[in-house]
Amino acid sequence: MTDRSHPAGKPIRTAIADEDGIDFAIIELFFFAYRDFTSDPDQILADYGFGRAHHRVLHFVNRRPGLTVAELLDVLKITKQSLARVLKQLIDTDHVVQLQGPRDRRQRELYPTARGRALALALARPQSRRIRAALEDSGASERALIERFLEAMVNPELRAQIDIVPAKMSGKSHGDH
Amino acid sequence: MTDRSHPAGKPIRTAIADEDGIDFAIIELFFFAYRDFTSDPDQILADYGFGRAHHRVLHFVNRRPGLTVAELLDVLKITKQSLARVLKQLIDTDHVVQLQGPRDRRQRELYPTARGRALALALARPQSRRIRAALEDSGASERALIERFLEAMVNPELRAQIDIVPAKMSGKSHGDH
DNA sequence: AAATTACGTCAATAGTACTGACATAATTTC
DNA sequence: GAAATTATGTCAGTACTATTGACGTAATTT
Repeated sequence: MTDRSHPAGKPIRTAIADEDGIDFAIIELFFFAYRDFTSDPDQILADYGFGRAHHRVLHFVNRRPGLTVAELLDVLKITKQSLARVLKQLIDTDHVVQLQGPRDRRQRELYPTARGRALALALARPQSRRIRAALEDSGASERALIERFLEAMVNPELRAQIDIVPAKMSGKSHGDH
Repeated sequence: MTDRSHPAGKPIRTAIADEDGIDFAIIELFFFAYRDFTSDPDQILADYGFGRAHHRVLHFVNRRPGLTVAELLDVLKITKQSLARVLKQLIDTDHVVQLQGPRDRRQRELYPTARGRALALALARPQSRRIRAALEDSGASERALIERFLEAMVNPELRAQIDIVPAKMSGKSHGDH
């Protein structure tokens, strides 16, 4: 093990710190935060034999009922083939239904069923609880700031996807700035 | 397609909104933010034939030089077998070296090489740039608040992992509160 | 000497993703 | 109306990351 047939490569024993002005602290926190954020729903999904991909589909079908397959692919940034199996399972288990597009009959509009909505809520509940607790722990009332920060982390050209939300957010600064 | 051999399941046409006090807005933003946050290094990694798993190992070996295999497994929350291939590749490509543990010779202490450090920096650079831009866009100066929020999103019992950072963070409120 | 620990490895499997190709139906264009 | 395009579905083959379980080896502890 200590004998390697390599050119060598001496071990660096100092930690990387925040050198070069690189924000390792937040990079790392973002990793841990997301890891635990997704762990809650993962547990529930396991009971259904579902994975994280099912969750994402379920989430967006509930958030934007009637979105088409193409729109969903665009939001998730995955390929048709990756979506296919997951979507099929959700349809077979009666969590999602497809309706023919009214204008364009080639399109499949995706809607949640009552069951699909219930599962989406069940998955979102622990995540929302975690967010609320984190907001309280970290100085609370700064929800808007966290929201703006996360939005600013998204690629500018993709922020349009976020703005297609079902509104309800009253006096927010986005939507048509 | 409209003909399903199912009990039915009527389509729900209304968006899920923030009903039940569930914070869908931030749940969704967190997904988008993390998706784009990881997309930067993914591009670089592809050039090396590496994946996200290599990045994570590289990151932690640079952040906590000398950590053992068992410690790494604990931080990453993956199994030995998942780590094995990834770690082997990083060692074979001279990004990481193993040294026998000084006290316990069964242990393998992991250290980055110069090459491994350079790659870790290259991967972190665009992420740090994105974070900085997001902080500026979203009201700036609130770095500490974002940091606290993210930390509060981590499972309490796992926050110990975060506190093993190489210090350097001067007057922060964590570490021994 | 025996049990435990740290690590490595092998076999088998799963979930999520990919590219590329091809088929079908519906719409749009000419 | 015929041709091109679009939306979707599907098939084949592959890759990466992850899983569980079993087994082996060396080193440490009991």
